[in-house]
Amino acid sequence: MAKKRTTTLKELANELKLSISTVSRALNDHPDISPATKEIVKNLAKKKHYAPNLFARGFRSQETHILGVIVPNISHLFTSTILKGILEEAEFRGYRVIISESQNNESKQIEMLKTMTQFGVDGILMSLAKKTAALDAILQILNHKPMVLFDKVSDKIPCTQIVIDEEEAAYNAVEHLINLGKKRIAILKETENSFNSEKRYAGYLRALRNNEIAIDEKIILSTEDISLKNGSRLTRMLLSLKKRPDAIFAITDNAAIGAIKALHKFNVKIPQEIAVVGFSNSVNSTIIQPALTTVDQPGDRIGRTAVAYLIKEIENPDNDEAIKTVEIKTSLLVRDSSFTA
Amino acid sequence: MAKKRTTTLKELANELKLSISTVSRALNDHPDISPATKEIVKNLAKKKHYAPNLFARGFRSQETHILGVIVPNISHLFTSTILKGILEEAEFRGYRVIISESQNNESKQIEMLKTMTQFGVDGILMSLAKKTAALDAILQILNHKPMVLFDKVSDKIPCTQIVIDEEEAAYNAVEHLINLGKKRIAILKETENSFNSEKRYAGYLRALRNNEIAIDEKIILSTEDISLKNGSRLTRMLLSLKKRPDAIFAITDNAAIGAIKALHKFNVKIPQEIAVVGFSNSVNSTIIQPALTTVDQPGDRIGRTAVAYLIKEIENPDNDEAIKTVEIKTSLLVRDSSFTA
DNA sequence: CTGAAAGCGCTTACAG
DNA sequence: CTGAAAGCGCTTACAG
Repeated sequence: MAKKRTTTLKELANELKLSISTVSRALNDHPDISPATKEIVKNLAKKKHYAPNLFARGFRSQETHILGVIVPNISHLFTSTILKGILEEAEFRGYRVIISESQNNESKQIEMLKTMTQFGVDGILMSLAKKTAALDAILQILNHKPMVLFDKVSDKIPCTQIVIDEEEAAYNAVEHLINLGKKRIAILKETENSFNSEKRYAGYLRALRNNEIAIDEKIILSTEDISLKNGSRLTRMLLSLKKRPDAIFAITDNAAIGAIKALHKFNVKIPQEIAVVGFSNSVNSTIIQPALTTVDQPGDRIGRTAVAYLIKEIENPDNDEAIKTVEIKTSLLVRDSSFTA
Repeated sequence: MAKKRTTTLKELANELKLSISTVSRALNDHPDISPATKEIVKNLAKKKHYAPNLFARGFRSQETHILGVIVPNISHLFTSTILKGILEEAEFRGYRVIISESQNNESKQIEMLKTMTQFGVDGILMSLAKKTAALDAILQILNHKPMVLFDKVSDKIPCTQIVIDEEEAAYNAVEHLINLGKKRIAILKETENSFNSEKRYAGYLRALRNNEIAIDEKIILSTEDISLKNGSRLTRMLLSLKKRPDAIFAITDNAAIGAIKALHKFNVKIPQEIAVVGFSNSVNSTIIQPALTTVDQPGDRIGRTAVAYLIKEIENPDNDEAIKTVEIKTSLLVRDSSFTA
């Protein structure tokens, strides 16, 4: 179907025998324009379904009111919760959002960053792809556009970063296990130096030290991809140890669920013999039996906060001290996998 | 931090003492320009990190290469799979994507449709909000912009629609139960006339009729919101019947999982006493015990197909016969909730 | 081979 | 109170 063009200011002006300027001002309620003129103009505009071409307006003012968002994987539940927060807050403040997925691929990430800049987004929200190493391109773009990082961040990029307080969240999770009387707490974490995994590991170590529990390398297990499958695999390794752990802290819910599945297979009682704690509060954490104790990450709030800081920077471009790291507090949701009434 | 403006054609032209036209042509490899000139221009462009302002280019050519997407709820796993397909296919074809969430709110949906049109998107992909009734605004926009509906669609909107073959998928699911020897198959569906619920219900009825099984209103249950909780609630109602069903077909995985949870509570053996089948292939369907038999909806393919049809329409605006309904085939994933080896 | 000019739709400082 | 003109960054038909 051939599409009609949308109505423009020019068309309205021609039809009313007025100048484009006058029509523009009438629609924007400029005080110079007489009420009578405003009325005729507005009526015709409504009749012809006139809507200003925001593209043209933005083009002139050099502001598009579009924010660019880049995330590694759009279908992670935690990510979509953050996106939800971003979309809501952005809409509330009169901004639109372009979303891209880097698929954890560093060169795609750079390409997307460039395209977004070319599209004239007013600012960029980004969660970094794994193994992001070459920072030049990112730093280069940071010279031109405000940027806020969230969730997967890097302290080598000088911009505002919104994260959850990973270290403390992990600390609380592990201390919870200790308070239940657990003394041999295993951790399932990532091999690579991912920011999040390292922080959670640090919280684990601090909790053990603070409570004078010896650290045992044999029950500190790592994997490339901290998935359900690998959670199961590592748990089977733990079960084959001479001295089994009495609790497992997995740095993702998926891995924790994998752990539970493995424990079921070997008829290990949860939480009596081995308690399990995850991290994320994914939907799955309430589907699995027993329901999983986990860290609730307020994705929604991370998204909203990131947008708030980004817009602040966009609208006050000369505020140099704006750069900081914001840590969003989490809470531990205690469920049956770690606790019996 | 005050941000530097990005390099423009004008700056390059000034620095090289050439005209803007020549610089533009050189960068676009226009045959008229001498190789020597091209070389100097391209070198300076690279040095100054020149990237064309796509906004300005699009503004001139009246094509933005942006697609607008509106979905009811971004955090449904099925939705994010579709979005993934959309993002990938769009990127592959050189389009960017703006995503909005209508939150199942009809007036928000209209507003977003309008804003997207104002932003000059080249076309719109939409999954309708529940209870979408006022179609005027949508039809009005359809006059100006190519649109493709997916998943939640309406045959009252004359545009291409991409759906899964809901009726057949449900038919196959129910027939699978019948083939297992089940004779009293309950259905858990939605009260409102949602397109998807109705189609699945139709498939259910056809499967029973085709296999000469009497239809019993007592085991056809409906609810406003087909959630996990309501799945449990309706299942408890089924268990209180004098003649219990021997199978439950729930039109969503969530409801099916709710059903399984209720059956567990009442120590009903799955699938021997009551088999359960869901619809969606959500992650949860493999987490629940027993693993849920369900309909695999290829969200990725829906997304890709929708983009393909939309771009076809954008790029061939005068093709009137383009309007059609595309039904994507699904497959039934048989798991332990309906089958024992 | 290169340049001057028009134009995409809009806003706004400058005249009148 | 209203209008003519410039300009946002780019492309392209028209001259030369």
